[in-house]
Amino acid sequence: MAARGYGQDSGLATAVERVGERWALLVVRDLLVGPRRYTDLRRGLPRIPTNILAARLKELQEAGVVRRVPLMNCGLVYELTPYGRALEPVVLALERWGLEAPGAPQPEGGDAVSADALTMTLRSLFRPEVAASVPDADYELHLDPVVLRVRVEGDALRIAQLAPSAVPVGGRMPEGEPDVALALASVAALRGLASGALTPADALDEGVARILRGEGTLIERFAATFRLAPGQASRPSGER
Amino acid sequence: MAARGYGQDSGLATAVERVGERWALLVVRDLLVGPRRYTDLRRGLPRIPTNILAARLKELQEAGVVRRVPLMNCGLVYELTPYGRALEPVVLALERWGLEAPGAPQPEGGDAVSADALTMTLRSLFRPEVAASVPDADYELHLDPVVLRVRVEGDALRIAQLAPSAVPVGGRMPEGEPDVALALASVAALRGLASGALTPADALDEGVARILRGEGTLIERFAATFRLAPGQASRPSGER
DNA sequence: CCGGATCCGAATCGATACTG
DNA sequence: CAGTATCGATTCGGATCCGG
Repeated sequence: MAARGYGQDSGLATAVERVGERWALLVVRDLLVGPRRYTDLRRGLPRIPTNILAARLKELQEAGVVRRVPLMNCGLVYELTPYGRALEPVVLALERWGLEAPGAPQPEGGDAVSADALTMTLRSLFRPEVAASVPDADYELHLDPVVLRVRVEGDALRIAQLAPSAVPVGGRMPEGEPDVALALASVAALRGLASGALTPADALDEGVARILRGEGTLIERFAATFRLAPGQASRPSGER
Repeated sequence: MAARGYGQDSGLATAVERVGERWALLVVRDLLVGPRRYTDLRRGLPRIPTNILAARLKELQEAGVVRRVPLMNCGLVYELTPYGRALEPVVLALERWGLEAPGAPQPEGGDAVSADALTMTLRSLFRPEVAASVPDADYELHLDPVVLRVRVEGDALRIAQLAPSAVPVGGRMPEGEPDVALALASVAALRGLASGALTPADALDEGVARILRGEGTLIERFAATFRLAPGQASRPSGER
């Protein structure tokens, strides 16, 4: 027993012992969007075995990362503790690193997108300095099964999940029409826009991006606001 | 087969598929200090099974993170590719998060410290803004088996490993005497100083820190320069 | 439906031994 | 020095089952 440790007394070894197990950081990522129920987590992580999810949640609780909160009107949710929320810079940095392609763009067939995953991807790409220097904008972003309402106000970012499951996150349901509704064919398209490998014009030409409604030129502003900063994968956590 | 994926098309899922396996980030951390030979990595990670190290190195190469470089005078080293070096913000952020204690200070008995681990811990704690605002300093840091020469010049940090294995990193062997040589009893002491839970004066009183030679008051400057910034675990990668 | 617990085969990990 | 081979101990994945 006790043979599972790394035998190292360092911050990194401690960290990976706490959140390094399979699926753990994916669970944390979804919880960074907001408190979630057991079933919500399963929906967001379709391929996680139920016993593994239960085991991870137990371990994350023991590590002080996650807290189990009973809901007044029946049911319960899991939410991050302050210590767990301190993982946000880690998750955002890993997210950005994963978005950079080393060479071959992997096929990614059959892989789906979840609302929470896309929400955190956008958060990781958000550039407050750029946002502050352009007019406010209100986007509706469609990516296969998920629809997000993405509002950029000053240097702040707010995202609500319209589909699936129309549960508004971080506030009430957004009223009014977005400035533009745009649809991306895949995460690869977002990856391309974010890295600069794909220009908005090319994306529209090739059909990997489409304007559903509204002012189509705003796609340029979108691409400038959500961008992988070259040579600087880590930024101070910024928003929220 | 292919059942090992996370079935998610997001940056985080991609990232953990590439560097999420056991030991992988520890290997990357050691390589962030500099190119290392197979045997060096084994020494720095005493509990890694040799077959696992071989497997990780193979996977990291296929992921484009690590490169195998033959040495002219016999032997070979592993080194990070530019894409692998882009993991530095991730490793530093995880390192900082792991240094924060959630509640109970885990025993950590029998765990050792390696020169590379301590080097990266110091890098993760380094605050360039503080360093730039105080006079330059030249520390010799002893922590059980490892001895580091830590030079702070302006807002830059340079670390050489004096022991074990006296292989200077990132330059030639430092000449001259350090301003102060100080010894810490354990990583827990460094953790305490970095978090502010332990003041330098208390550390000296309790004997978890000792001045071996030189100007003892410099421990204050050391503690100010290598510090876990409260409420801001992520900083732009900064140095180097 | 929600929140898991249980069982089992498959893949991975850990420890040791061995080799070019 | 730089790994490969082997084998038992864990963990993971997939499915099913169960109490509210």
